[in-house]
Order: sequence, then structure tokens, then C-alpha cells
Amino acid sequence: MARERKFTDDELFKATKSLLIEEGYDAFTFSKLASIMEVSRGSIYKYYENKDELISEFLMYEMNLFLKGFNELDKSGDFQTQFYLVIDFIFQHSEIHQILEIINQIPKKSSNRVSSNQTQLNTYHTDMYKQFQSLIEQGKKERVIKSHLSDAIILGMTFQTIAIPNHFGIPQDEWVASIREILSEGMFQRE
Amino acid sequence: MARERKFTDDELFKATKSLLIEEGYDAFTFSKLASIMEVSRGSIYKYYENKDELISEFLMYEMNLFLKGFNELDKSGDFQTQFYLVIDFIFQHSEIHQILEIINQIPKKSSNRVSSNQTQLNTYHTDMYKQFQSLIEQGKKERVIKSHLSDAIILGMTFQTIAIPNHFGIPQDEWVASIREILSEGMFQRE
DNA sequence: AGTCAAAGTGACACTTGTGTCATTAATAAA
DNA sequence: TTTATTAATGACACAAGTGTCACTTTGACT
Repeated sequence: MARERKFTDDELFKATKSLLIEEGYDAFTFSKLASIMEVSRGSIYKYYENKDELISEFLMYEMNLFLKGFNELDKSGDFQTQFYLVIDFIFQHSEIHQILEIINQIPKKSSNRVSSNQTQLNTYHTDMYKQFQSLIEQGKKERVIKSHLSDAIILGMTFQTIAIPNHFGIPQDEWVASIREILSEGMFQRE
Repeated sequence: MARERKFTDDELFKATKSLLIEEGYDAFTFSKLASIMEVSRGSIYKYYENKDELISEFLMYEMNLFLKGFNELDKSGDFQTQFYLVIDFIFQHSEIHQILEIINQIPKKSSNRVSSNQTQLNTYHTDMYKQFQSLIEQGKKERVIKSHLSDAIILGMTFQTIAIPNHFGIPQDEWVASIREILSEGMFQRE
């Protein structure tokens, strides 16, 4: 028994995502967002107290989606199969790298709602890393991964590869295959 | 026959560097810089028209320093020796990754001085990559590097490793050694 | 047709950063 | 000591973002 909404949360998150990814956290403003949505700036304040609140809610939404997919990956194969599945998955969701970086750009002095989201986001982050870490452990048990390499470096290196800029526009298939190969076997020829 | 300056360009660049690396391009302001230097904001405008001009000059200064060191690396050894030298060098100058990113954050619509600096910076960037690329070619000729991997991916992957966050504070030596090993031989055990 | 709760708007006051410039301060040279 | 010259300052006007709120609009339900 009220007026119809001009936009849904999903539409808002979609615009938020493109604006955040194109311009970054600092250049993200309610003015720009409102203009994309073709809505007045004031109306967004009806639903989110400020930029940090909106962004932290958006990040929760994105992380949930990502983790849902991550958790649904087939856990039945041997290490190598699972490892390759994970790599393919993270490359299909390469925005996750930027998302994770934005989490740390939200100032800590924010409202309660934001703080609690930040805590939750860090938990998600850690959980994801823990899951990946247990995959690494499996790899070490199966004697596929070298045991003298620390989990931290394997994890860091794997996730960092998402952000390598593909300046020359090498096709995604070749790109991912090469990265997978280098991570596994290195760039040096075997003698 | 005039008043003494309260600060040198070197001091300004030093403060610029820490401010840029701690807070990033967007949060960098003349107010903050002036407060670090304990000088009025107006006095900085005596030497630099605006933030973009100062930052682009600073980047030129940093890139020159970096490239000077890069060029002075011993070119006499075989591929592997040189490759390891380069990796050690870029890890000793790990800020270079952030520096390179900041280059692309300066808006394109700026003044002539800035535009010409941008052009020059991109030239430097390309030159550095070209040099590294010729090292890769050498590696391929010496049959150390797999020939089916594109130069772009080897270059990208190598430079990207600088930015892997060392969350767990693994000692630098072990860190660099592990990365070098993974790049060369991969993380998988040889059978 | 009338009601009214929620949605949307735009003007207002405030904050932070920018760039300028008239004024003041320091100091080497005359 | 005076002077010429450059360094530094802080006040001013302007631009862009923020958060608020009284007011208007819409449309489902009487």
C-alpha cells in the first residue's frame, strides 16, 4: 500500500559493482551512482546511511555469492583435479581480487553496521583461505606439492596470478593454461 | 641574494613517496604533504602547479633511479644468473609495483608538462619491459625457458610476484627464494 | 474519489580540497 | 644599513562531496 520502488537492491549492487571496479573506492560517490541509476542522490540515503554502509553490504553480497560457488566445487577428485578446478573458478571470478582489496579500503572508524560487516568479511576471507589451505595440505600429503614450500606462499602466489594484467590480450584459455602450468611445473624446461 | 629555502626537492620527493605509498594517489593532498613537511600549503605551489605535476615529476625521478640500477645489473652471466639477479633486484625495489600503478592513475586531461611526463614514463616502462623481454629471449635460446610460453605471461607473472602480500611475515630471504623456485620449477614435486 | 504510507526529490548547510595572490619575512650584495 | 630578490604565508573564492529534511509524488486499498 505504498509507492513503487524505482530500483531494487540488485540493480543498486550491479551499478555499485561496475562503478567500484571502474573507478575504485575513492572515486566512488553517491552522485555518480545516482546518476547511473537515474535517480536522485537523496533516494539512496533512504536505504543506506552512507557510502561505507552501501559498499560493505555490497561486498557481503558479492563474497557470499563467490563463497557459495567456491564451496560447491567438486571435492571428490584427487589433488590435482581439485587444484585445477579452483584455478579455473577463480579466473572465472577475477573481480574477486579487487573485491578483496576494497575490503581493506573501508575506513575502520565507521558505524557499527559497517564494523560488523568488516569483521564478517574478514572471517569469510580467512575461511576461504583456510579451505584453500586444506587443499594445499592434501597436495602435500599426496606428494604432489613440494613440502618445503610454505602454505602462505603457495596461497599468495596462486591468488595473485588473477591480477596479472593481460596487456597483450592473450586469449583467456591460453592465459589460464599457461599460468596453471607455470604454477605447477615452472617456466624452466626440464632437462 | 635571496631567502633560504625551507625544503629541497629531495625532501619533497621523500615525503611524497611515503604519502603516496601509504595512502595512494587519491588520498594524496597538498594539505597532507605540507603538514608532513611542516610548511604552508601555498609554498608548494611555488614549485609545482598542482598534485599531478608534482607526482609526475616524482615518478620520473623514481623511475630514473630504478632504471639506472636495472641497467647497471651485470649482463655477463648466463640466462639463469641474470634472471636471478633481476628477481633479487626487483624485490629489493618492491615499491616499483605501486609506482607503476600510480602512473596510470594520473588523469589524461592534465597540463602539457604532465602529459609529456606521462609519455616519457610510458616509454621508460616499455623500455624496461623490452629489456626484460630480451632476457627472456636469451632464456629461450639457451633452452632454459620453455619456448611455448608467451613472453607476456612470463613477464607479467614475474613482475606480479612483487605484489604478493606477505601476510604471515615470512623472512624476505625465504620468501624470494620460494618465489624464484616456483617461477622456475613450479610448486609440484618432480616424480 | 479519497486516504495515507512509503518513495523520491532538491535545496540547504557543512566539510574538504584547490589554486591564487597580496602581504610579510629573510638574506646576500651593494 | 639599505636594497633587491626570492621564499613563505594565510586569507579568499571556488568546486565537489556529504548528510538532512520538509515537501511532493505515487498507487494500493478503502
